[in-house]
Parts: sequence; structure tokens; C-alpha cells
Amino acid sequence: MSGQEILGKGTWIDKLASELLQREKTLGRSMDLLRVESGLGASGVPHIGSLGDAVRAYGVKLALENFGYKSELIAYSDDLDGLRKIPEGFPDSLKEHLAKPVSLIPDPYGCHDSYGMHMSSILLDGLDKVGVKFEFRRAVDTYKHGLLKEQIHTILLNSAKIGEKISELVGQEKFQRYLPYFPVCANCNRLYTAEATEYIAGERKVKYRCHDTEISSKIIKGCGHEGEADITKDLGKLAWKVEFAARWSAFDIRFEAYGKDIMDSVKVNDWVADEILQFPHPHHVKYEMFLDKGGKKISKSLGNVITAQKWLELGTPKSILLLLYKRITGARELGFEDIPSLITEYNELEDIYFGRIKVDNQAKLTKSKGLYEYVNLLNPPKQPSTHVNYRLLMELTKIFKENRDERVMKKLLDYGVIKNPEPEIEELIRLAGNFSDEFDQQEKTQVNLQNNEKKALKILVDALNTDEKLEDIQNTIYQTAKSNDVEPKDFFKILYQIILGTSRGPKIGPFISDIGRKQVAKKLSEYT
RNA sequence: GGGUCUAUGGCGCAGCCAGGUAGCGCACCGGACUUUUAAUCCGGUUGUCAAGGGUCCGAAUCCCUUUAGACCCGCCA
Repeated sequence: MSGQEILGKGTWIDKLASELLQREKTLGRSMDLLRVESGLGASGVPHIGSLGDAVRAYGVKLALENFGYKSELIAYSDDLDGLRKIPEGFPDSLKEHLAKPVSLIPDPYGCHDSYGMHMSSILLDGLDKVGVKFEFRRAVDTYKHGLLKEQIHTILLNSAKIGEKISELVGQEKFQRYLPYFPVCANCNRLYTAEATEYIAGERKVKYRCHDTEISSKIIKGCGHEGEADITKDLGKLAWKVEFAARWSAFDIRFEAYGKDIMDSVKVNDWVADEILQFPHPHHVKYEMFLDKGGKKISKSLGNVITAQKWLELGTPKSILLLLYKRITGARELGFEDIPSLITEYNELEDIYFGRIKVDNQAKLTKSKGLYEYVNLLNPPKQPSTHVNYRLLMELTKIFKENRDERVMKKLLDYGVIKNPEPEIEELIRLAGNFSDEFDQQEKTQVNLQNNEKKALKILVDALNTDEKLEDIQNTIYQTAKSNDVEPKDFFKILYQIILGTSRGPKIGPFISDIGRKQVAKKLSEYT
């Protein structure tokens, strides 16, 4: 035992926050307000990874507050980025807007002020739904109001030095030839095509020429326009390699997480912040990308995008928060099929938190309780909720497709799993139902029947159709099979295949009563 | 070229970041219930934690080396 004390609530979030505090103390900066930042992409459909960045940053904010400091999360939409590619499922009409800042492109669905806002809103909506609070900022306003003008000025004055450093740190040489600033071409409204070559410091203007460029292995035509852009008010933006640094300095950001795909950019930006802008870079944590179940990067074109909205149709907000807070290290293969186990895991954590499950190891107990608190955004409920085994719910929702809420609830009451119908349970039934519908649409199994099996099935159909009260459907099925030379085992299997599309299922007699004898008879008769 | 992650029963994975009894699901075996199906419930078997070294009273966990796989960066963001 190292004798190390447990920090805060014992999670990686607390550890990170305390590292941050330690660092700020050493730097001697004001600690009146510790801002954390999360960058939101605005050019593609936001997926769970983008959400994760903000949710985790919010966790750090909560940890800082828990340590007694004031903190704030800035959610910054990169809506001055140019559109590089039309996302899957979006209209081709966007083509004419390629390379334009996403905040200058009209919303193809007409519901927001721009394409960029449309995309950002999807993410903001996700954050609202899981309960994350933030201050929203937009790149387009930030530049328009000249909030970064001093930083841009300093960066452009030092562009030669920066270009050299970029080459040294990450081997990229283009900024030895061009300024790390992209004006929006005054003639064609395009970004990236305008290459800035000279900074007129006295006028705070850059000279540029709009020419052809290559983005995502596609040639974007420039218009040939030559002009000057005023960095304090004309539209344009810093290149990513230096933009974070400018933002950190202007907004006084003390923490920002980043994905491993932008590791190099962060390395450069840290240097620019420290050495050029004289603003000690924020504390960082790096996380891995979410991959799909085959270990492939999640990408729109592969159709494996996991959005918060879709997730929340299938699982609880807490299942997302648990996923994102349980750990940050390690590569993650992720799919919607993880939802049931996350919900189960949450219930376990709740049991630990309320002392229903004993955990001997003190450190682990603290950590589990802490994780539970973070998943509840440090505002845990006073009472444990009613737990329903999610697997049971999925089984039940698979069986009942009509009047699902009512009938599944009734079953749960019958089984004694719950005492009273509760709205939360109703919600769980809805989610589990969506999940079943989504993942249980197995192809209509072709059931090939022998003559004797057909005959047995016909007799069973007749029996089910009579109004006579059948003492025991289970028994009837069994006897019907036996008296027609069909192995009961096979006969049951056939019934499961026809009714459920699987080769196994719940005890079939009571099950048929539940669904309704006539209804089952009708379905079975299709195969006779 | 540079960088990151991963490797744990037959299969799929958790545990690792803050060292202290190697766990879960599926599969498998046994029992209960059952009219020899199924479901459910109870119990059980399965591991040199990739290999090697180091630190430590103690390592799946921390450090170094090696092997294998995956991913990211070297357009843009």
C-alpha cells in the first residue's frame, strides 16, 4: 500500500481535476474561475464521440466544483470550418457549398439558421438530454467580434518561427510557405482555397489569393480572386495547428480533453500557447476513439454512426453517462448492443451506493460510489430506483408487440418483479421495446414441415380454435405431438420458430394464452 | 516515417489509470421443478492474466524489452 489518500470521489475524473489544481497552483494563476472547454464539430453528424468530449469535460467541471472551486464548461462550435464532404444522407445540393464555412451554408432542412447550426444543435440537444449544462460559443461570432484579434496578430507576427516549429514537431511543412490563417475569399465565400502569404502588421490585414486546393482527395476550384482580409473583422480563421492556442488564451481555458486523432495539433498548440502567446496551455487528457465492433473507426459512410439521439431511443441517459464516465483510457469497441449491460451495471452501482451489495475493498467501494455519483452528475437520488432485469424486459417486449406497455407491465406485476406500475418502468419498457424491434427482426424463418408434423399442427390449430376450455395447453401440445409420431422436442421447436422466429422461448403453454389462442391458431394455420 | 491502444477460462469481455483472494456473460456439467421439449431457479468445472525482465512484503494492475493485432497522424478539421 502506498498510503496514498483517495482523491475526491475516487474516480479518474477526480484524479484529473486534482492534477489540474496542482498545476494551476504551481503556475500561480488566478483560480477564481477554472474554465474547461469542449470543441464541437459542426460539419458532420455528431456521434457519441463528440458527445463524450463534452460530457467528460463537464465531469471535470463537476469535480473541480466538488473540490471547492468555481468552474464553467464552454461548448465551442467550430462552425467557421469549411464543409469538406457531404455527409451520408444529406442532399447533393450541398455540393455548391463545398469549402464554404458551415455557418454560411443554408440549413438544407430549413430548421436552423445554417447548416452548421443544424449540426451543432443535434449535439446540443444530446447534451441537454443527458443533463449537461454549458456555455455555448460559436466560432463565427468569436471571429466576427474580433475576440481573437490580439492572438491572431501575435501568431501572424511569429508565423515564420511557428512554421519552423510545426515542421520540427510534426513534420508538416506547408506553414513554412503560408500563414496559418485562412481568409474566407471575399469573392466566392470559400475557405481553404484562399492562401495567405503576407501579413501587413500595421493594417492587421493579410494578402491572399484564391486558387485550387485539394481537400479529402478532391480538388476544390479557387476563383483566382486576390485580396486583403482584415483579421479583426473579416471572416477567416486560424489553422487548427494554432487556433486552439488562440482560443485557450482568449477564453482563459484551463482544461481540454482531446481525441488521439488530434494529438499532433495539440502538441503544436501547447507550444504556441506557452511560447508565442505566453499563456500556459490548459491541462489535457487524451482519449481513444470509439470504434465499432469490428474495430473499425466509426464513420458515416460505413453506416455505423452512433448518435446520442439513436442511443436514447434504445437506452437511458444514464447508460450513456456510465459509458463515458466509467473510464477514459483504452480503445473502445462500441455498439448499441452494449446498452443492456450498461443498464445492468448502473443498477449494480446503485445497489453498491445504497449498501445493498457489500464491497470489501475500501478504495473500490469509494470508486464505485463515486462513479455512481458522477453518472448522476453529482446529484444522486435519495432513494434507489426499482430495478428490473433488462434482459427480462427484452424477452417480454420481444413477445408482446401489441399493447406492449400495458401487457409487459402486467407481466412484471404478475411475476412480482415490481409492486406498482411506475413511470420509470414504463420508460424502460419503451426503450427495451425499441431495442427488441431494432435488433430482433430476424428473417422470417422458413419452416419446412414433414407430413406428420403438418397433421399434428392442424390438430393443434383445431384444438386452439375450439371454444372449449383447454385444461392445459402445454399438455395438449405434448399429447398432440406424441399421438402423431412427432418428437415433442421437434414439435416445440417448430412452434417457437413459427411464433417467435427462434428455436427456443418461454414455456409455451402459458405463453400461448398470453398472446391469445385464436391469434396463435391463425398464425399456425398458415403453415398447415 | 511518427504516435496511441489492445493481448485475461472454449468464445465474448470486465478488472489495470490510485498494487492486496482472478471475475462476469455465453457455452459446458450436475441438481430442483416439469408429463423425457423449453423456460426458470440452485450449484459446479474451466486460467503459468501474450512472452521475458524490473520495482515491491505483495503485480493481471506500475516500469523496461520483445511479439502479434488494431487504430490515428504525416490533406482538412
